[in-house]
Amino acid sequence: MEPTPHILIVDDHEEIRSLLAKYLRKHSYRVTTAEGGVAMKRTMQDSAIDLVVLDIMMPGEDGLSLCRNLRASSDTPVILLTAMAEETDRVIGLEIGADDYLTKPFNPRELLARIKAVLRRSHSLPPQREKPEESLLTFDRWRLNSAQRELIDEADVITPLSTTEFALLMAFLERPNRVLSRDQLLDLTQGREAKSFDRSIDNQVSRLRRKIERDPKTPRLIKTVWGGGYSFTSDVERS
Amino acid sequence: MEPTPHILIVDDHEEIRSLLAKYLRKHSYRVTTAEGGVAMKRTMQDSAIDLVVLDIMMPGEDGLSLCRNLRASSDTPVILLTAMAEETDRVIGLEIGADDYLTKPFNPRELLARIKAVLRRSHSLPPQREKPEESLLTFDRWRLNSAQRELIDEADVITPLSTTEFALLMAFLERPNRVLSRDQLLDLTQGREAKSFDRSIDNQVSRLRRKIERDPKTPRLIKTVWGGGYSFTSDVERS
DNA sequence: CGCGCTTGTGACATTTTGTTACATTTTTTT
DNA sequence: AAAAAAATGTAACAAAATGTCACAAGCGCG
Repeated sequence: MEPTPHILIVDDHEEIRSLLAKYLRKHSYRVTTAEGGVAMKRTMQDSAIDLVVLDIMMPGEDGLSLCRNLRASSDTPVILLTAMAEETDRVIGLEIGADDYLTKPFNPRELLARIKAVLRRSHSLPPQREKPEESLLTFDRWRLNSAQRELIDEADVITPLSTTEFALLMAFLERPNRVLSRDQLLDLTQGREAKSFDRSIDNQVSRLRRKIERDPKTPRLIKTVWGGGYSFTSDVERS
Repeated sequence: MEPTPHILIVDDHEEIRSLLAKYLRKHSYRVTTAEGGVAMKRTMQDSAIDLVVLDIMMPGEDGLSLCRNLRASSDTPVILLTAMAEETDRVIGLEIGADDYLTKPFNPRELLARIKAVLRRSHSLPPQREKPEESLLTFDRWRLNSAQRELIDEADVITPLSTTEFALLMAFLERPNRVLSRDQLLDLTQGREAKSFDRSIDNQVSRLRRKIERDPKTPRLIKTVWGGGYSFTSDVERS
């Protein structure tokens, strides 16, 4: 097996650093963290870093310049983190040479997926940038626009979804017809682990069912698997 | 609560099989062994295997093909064992779809670590685009859609099945006209082993008969094999 | 600061499942 | 063939898991 990729996290928030580090280590990456640009440069000198996760909103630092410098001096892949969902920021980020881009707040799971994608890409061929995948998912009588985060029915009526409801629905739609445990769902929607007697997923499922099921009492889209979790039991089409 | 993972060891050397089996059992895995490809396939058919440890150097067998076939027909994780440290072998193994790779001689502790890692990895799931094989099974006057987990009669009326009832029915439908022991059924439906005086399968069969048999008192679909188990005695069509 | 929205937690009802007990059936023993 | 033993069928109960309501803590926003 290849040596485990070594990832450098640069963020001024201690919690974010340790949270991400813990999460990525759990998925068997090597992780080093840095609080700012100086520590980042030092670490890059001292270790063989395979990928940098860089927050561009740090007090007293210019994250974009950091990224540009980094790009000028090495070809280490970079994933940017930013607080804003501004399209302009995204474009600037990618133009500067970042390999991907993530808006806070994000699910650690999401970051993991991007890291995997970027590493895979950087291992193989030409550097091409990936747009955040936007897709339209249809199932039962619904359409879900994953970019807009809107759930729309046949009559074009929008049903509002909360953040977690959306994440949960996406988790299901991307993995239809298979049993997902509560742990997995928690991981996919929140990137966290279950406490003992954690009933939050049950509640979210209940809330989601109330919105998407024709008859929430006898669910046909989200089936309960006793002792196992839940399964989304309907065809999902992408377009 | 997760049932204990069930591991299948395929190796032509009796000593290696029993050594590994003993070691893994000591670490509270359930273990079954097979001497070659034929026994392997039979076991995969008869039990719910969570991971296969496969020696690719077996006389009269082509371990790599075995692995490939296995990969084509299921998504059970595979760890390959080989005598040679050839880089090419390793690459071939991983390309064929093995999840990890170990060179003989190795320390059982090493294997244990790989098993844990692979199981953990397969536990956290990537999004899946292609849908798992979704089959419609018909028998007697019933249709069972394995993806939707719904049992439907001629008049399109849905008969609700509990999770275990569904699992039990699937176990039967996938192995019709064969005697299945209580142990096998327990493994296939719950992934666990029987306690002493375990009557849960009898009860589930009783409950299932009540739902699918025309006359539960004289069952025609699920026959009792005295001293042996149960057998599903009806044609099953896939479509 | 309060207001509305979201989300996790505790509580309680309900459902599902395993276990026990006992009746019944099948096999073995005498 | 009768009796005993073993295995199975199933009702009744208990334990475990799930559904969901109500409530409170947290958060963004004016």
